[in-house]
Amino acid sequence: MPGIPSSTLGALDPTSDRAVFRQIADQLRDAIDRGKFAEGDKLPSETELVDHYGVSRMTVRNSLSVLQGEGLVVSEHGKGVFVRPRPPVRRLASDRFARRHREQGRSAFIVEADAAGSHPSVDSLEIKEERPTHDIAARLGGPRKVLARRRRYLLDGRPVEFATSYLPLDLARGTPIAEPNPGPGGIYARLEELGHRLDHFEEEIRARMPAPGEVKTLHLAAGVPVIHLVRTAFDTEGRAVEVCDTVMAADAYVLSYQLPAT
Amino acid sequence: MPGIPSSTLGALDPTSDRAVFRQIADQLRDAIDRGKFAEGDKLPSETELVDHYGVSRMTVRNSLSVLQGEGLVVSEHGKGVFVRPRPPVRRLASDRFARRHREQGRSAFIVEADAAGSHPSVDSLEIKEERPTHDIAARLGGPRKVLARRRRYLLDGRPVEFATSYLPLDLARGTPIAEPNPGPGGIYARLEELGHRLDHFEEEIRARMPAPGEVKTLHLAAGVPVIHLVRTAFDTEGRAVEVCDTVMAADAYVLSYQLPAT
DNA sequence: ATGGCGAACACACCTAGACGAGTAGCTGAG
DNA sequence: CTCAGCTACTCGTCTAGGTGTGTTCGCCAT
Repeated sequence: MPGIPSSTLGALDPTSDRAVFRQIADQLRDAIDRGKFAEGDKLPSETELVDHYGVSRMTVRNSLSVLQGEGLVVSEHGKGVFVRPRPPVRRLASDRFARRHREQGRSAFIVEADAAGSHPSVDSLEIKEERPTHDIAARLGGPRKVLARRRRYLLDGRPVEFATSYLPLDLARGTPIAEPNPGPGGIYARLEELGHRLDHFEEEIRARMPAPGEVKTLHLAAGVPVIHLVRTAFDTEGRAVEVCDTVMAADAYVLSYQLPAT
Repeated sequence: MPGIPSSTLGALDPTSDRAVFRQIADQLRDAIDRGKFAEGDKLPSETELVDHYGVSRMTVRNSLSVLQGEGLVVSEHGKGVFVRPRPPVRRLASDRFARRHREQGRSAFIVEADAAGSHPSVDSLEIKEERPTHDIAARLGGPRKVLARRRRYLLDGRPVEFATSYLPLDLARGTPIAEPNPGPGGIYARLEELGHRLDHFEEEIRARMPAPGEVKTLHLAAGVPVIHLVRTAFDTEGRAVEVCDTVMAADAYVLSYQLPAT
C-alpha cells in the first residue's frame, strides 16, 4: 500500500484554528481543483484518509460530507467517493416560445434535445381537474377549478425537469388541451386556435435547495439546487390563460434571455 | 422539564428501514412545515432531542445537519438551532435596464431598494485593468485587456450580490466609466454618450452551490444556493461592449422576465 | 448602578469503537 | 467453463463518551 502522495494531499496544521475536518475538506477540494482528481475519479477511501491524516473515521466522513454538500463529490455505497461529473447542460433561450417555433409538430423539449444529440423522453403524465392553490389561483385571476397537466422530462434517461401547467377549467375543459397529447405546437398553439391570441409571457425565477420529494423525482445528487420557474401566459386582452410551474435540476440548465435596451 | 409534546414530535418507528437520523429530520421538517416551529423559533436543544428520542447525540446532530443542508435551519453556537427566517426578496424585473430608467441620477440598485423600504449600500468597490479570463474575453470579442469594476451590494447591512463589470479597455480607459462613480444613469448611460448606442442585453442564468469564497463574501447560510447571472450588453453594431458577472444570494432574489409571444 | 465572576447551558468538534450492507474479485465445486 | 459462495473492501449508521468554546444570566462586590 503506497499511501497518498503529499503532492496530492498535505498534512494538517495543528496550530490552525480551522477545524480539522475543514482542513481535510479544503485539501481535497484543492486537489480536485488542481486536477489531481478528475471528473469521475475515485477519491481515496475513508480508511486511506484516516491513515493519511491520523484522525478518526467520523472526522474524515465529516470532511467528505462537506464536499458532498457543495456538490463536488458523490458517494456510492460499497464502491467509493467520486468526483461528480458535470452533466451536459440544456440551454433554454428566451425565444423558445416564439410563434414561429409553434408550427412544428413536436414539443419544444423534444426538438431541442434531439438537436443537441440527446435522447429526450417524457414521463409520468397526469392530467387532472383540481382546486388551485392560492398562488396559482391568484396568478390566473381566481378560477375555482383548474386543469393541471403534470409531466416529467428526461434526457438520456436522467430526469431533469418536472413541470405542471395550470389552465382555468372553463377555458380548457373538453378541448384538446385536456388530452394527453394536445397536438402539434403544444397547448399554446391550441390556446390560439381557441381564440386566445397570446401576447406575452412572464417568467419568475428562483433558485433554492430541493424539497425531499424533488430530490426523489429528479434524482438529485446532494448539493444540487433547483431552479424554480413560474411562467404565466397572457393573451392580448391581458388575461392570464396559463401558468406553468417548472422545477429544474440546476446542474442541467442554463437559462438565457434577450432583453431590449429600449 | 415538560418534555416535547408528541403533537409536535412523535416517536421513532424501529421497524422502518429509514435511518433513525432521517426519521428525526423528517419529523422536525414536518413540524416546521406545519408551523409548530415558526420562522426564527428555537428548536429543542440537542439534549432535549436526545432525551425525547432516546438516541445518542451524534444521531441528533446528524439529523440537524440534514436540515441545515436543506437551508431550513441555522445553528448559532452557544444559543441553539433556529428555524431560518426567510429574508425579504428583491425582485429584478427584466425592464430594469430600459433606457427610461437611465435618466435618474442614482443607480438601479439604490432606487429599487429605497422604493422597497430597505437601506441599500455598496461596498468594496474596486476598479482595475486586468487580463480577462477566456470566458470573458470570448464574450467581449477577444480584447487583450479589460477594465474590471467590482462591487458588492448590501441590503440593510446584509450582502446580497457581488458583481463585476468587464469592458474592453480601449473603450473604457480614460472615460468616466473608469471612475468610482460614473455619474447619473451608470455606465450604460456613459456608454451611450460615448457613441455606443445600446441595442440589447443577453442574460445567462445558472444556479449552483456557492464556492467557499462566495459563502464568505455573501455571508451565506448553509444550504443557500447562488444565482449566477452573466449579462452581455450589445450595441447597435452588434459589438459586445460590456459583460457583467453577478453572483446573487438565491434566498434574496426573484428574477422576473417578460417575453413577447411573437 | 455597575462591572466582574462563574455556573449553566448551548453548539462545535473529536475519538474509538460497533455492526450492517453493497460491491467486486477470487476460488473452488460442479 | 459456469456459477455459487467466500472474502476483503467500500460506505452507512449508530453508540457513548470526551474536550473546547460561545452565550446568557444571576450573584456579588465594588
